[in-house]
Amino acid sequence: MLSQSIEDYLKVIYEVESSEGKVSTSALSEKLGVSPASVTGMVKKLSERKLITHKRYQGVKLTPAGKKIALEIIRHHRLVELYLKEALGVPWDQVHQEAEKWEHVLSEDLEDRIDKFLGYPVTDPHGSPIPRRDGTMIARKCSALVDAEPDTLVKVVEVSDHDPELLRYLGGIGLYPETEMTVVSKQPFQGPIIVELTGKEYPIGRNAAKYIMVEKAKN
Amino acid sequence: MLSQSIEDYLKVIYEVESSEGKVSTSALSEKLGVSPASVTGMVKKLSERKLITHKRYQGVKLTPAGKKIALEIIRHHRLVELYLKEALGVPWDQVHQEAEKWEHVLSEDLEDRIDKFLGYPVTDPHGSPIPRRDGTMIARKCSALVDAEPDTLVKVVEVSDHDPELLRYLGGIGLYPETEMTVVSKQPFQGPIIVELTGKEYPIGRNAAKYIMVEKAKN
DNA sequence: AAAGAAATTTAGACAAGACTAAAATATTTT
DNA sequence: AAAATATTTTAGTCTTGTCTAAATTTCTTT
Repeated sequence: MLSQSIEDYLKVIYEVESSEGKVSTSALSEKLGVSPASVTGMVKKLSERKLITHKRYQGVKLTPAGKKIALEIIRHHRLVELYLKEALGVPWDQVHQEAEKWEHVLSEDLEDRIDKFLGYPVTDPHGSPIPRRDGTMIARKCSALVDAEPDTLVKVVEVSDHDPELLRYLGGIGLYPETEMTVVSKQPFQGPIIVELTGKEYPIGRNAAKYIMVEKAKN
Repeated sequence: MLSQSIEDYLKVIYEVESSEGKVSTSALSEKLGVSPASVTGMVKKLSERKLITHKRYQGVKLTPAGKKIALEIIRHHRLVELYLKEALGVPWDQVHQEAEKWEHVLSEDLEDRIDKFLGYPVTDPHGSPIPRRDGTMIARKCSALVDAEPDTLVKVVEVSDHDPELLRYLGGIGLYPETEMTVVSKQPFQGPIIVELTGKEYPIGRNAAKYIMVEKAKN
């Protein structure tokens, strides 16, 4: 049995590896809310256990064993998020917070029951893919809204689940995964991106637009 | 925020206090699966925090504050047990084990959602009363099957949830809370108690019969 | 290429919660 | 009531995971 701490480290290492490529001590420190020295200590332990590899002063990388565990945790997390929304009506900006705790206490049996209840879903409420039981996960080609060309029709693929306030705003304007919308314009001087959906136009700040992943809509 | 350890201690203290009156160090040691010395240490800490009172070499007792917390945890536990059975079809001999983990990670919001989903239930799958939000719990007058008079009609009130094997056996013969049955006979020499339900007779070991609580059926 | 800044690691400490072995106190038996 | 036994507590240690402060190493700038 792995400690909750170890599970959290592996999960965050996986996430940083995916989104930033390099996994630095300071990145982990920041994401985990822990001092850099603490990260160094834990990195040493995870290396000894062959869950990651590490070169001093360079980054960290998951071994296949470490990656498998990370994906199990992420699977738990995303299944729970969707379950809470579907079965108990928890709003999408709150499911992440709850899942952070539940992901560590979910038995295999319950995981299967939830998976079945949900009809073997493929994505969570934010559009993130749910890793499969065998430790694989589908890859998606999509890009950040902030990089989208004006005057194109795009479909929302995924929205970051880390900022509840952003999620409430997006929910308020009806912007969810699978939603199609038009990128109207990009205001200059780091101004917002204007999108149109359900006939209305809404501004999305540049910063927020980094966390909204879209793909070209096929029409 | 209280540690999981503290929550476990308070819960077990409550349970021992209810079932045995006196709460000794050794009883806690046994139920918690921890050495007596560890119990002494934690007892000291809980006393300092005014969650229990303690006299050296005598027992331990919950303060009102400690009792409130214990009942919150037990409420979580029992709500989760029932929820897992009703919503996800977890068999009644497995819900206890799962609930042991979930009880510590249930937010107030989720507690309310589950409570509502279940229609504000009063008992868990084993017939144990679910404490109310305000920290009160109904008391029941019932006695152990082992003490029941032969030739009487009784109704099952509650079954201990600690032994999955017993629960599987009882489930197999259809003996659940609310089931009515006739106490046919008590075999001598610590032999089993014979009960009749759905037209058939079944033996219940004396030891098991201590953990089945019944009341006189009104007919 | 050297200086300064930033990132990383080392060293040492601490808190929580467990353990073992030994000492102290209670309880039971004779 | 003394001896034997059982229970409880003390004393000291260990592990996990964190911290701060200081020392290294790497990166950036000039």
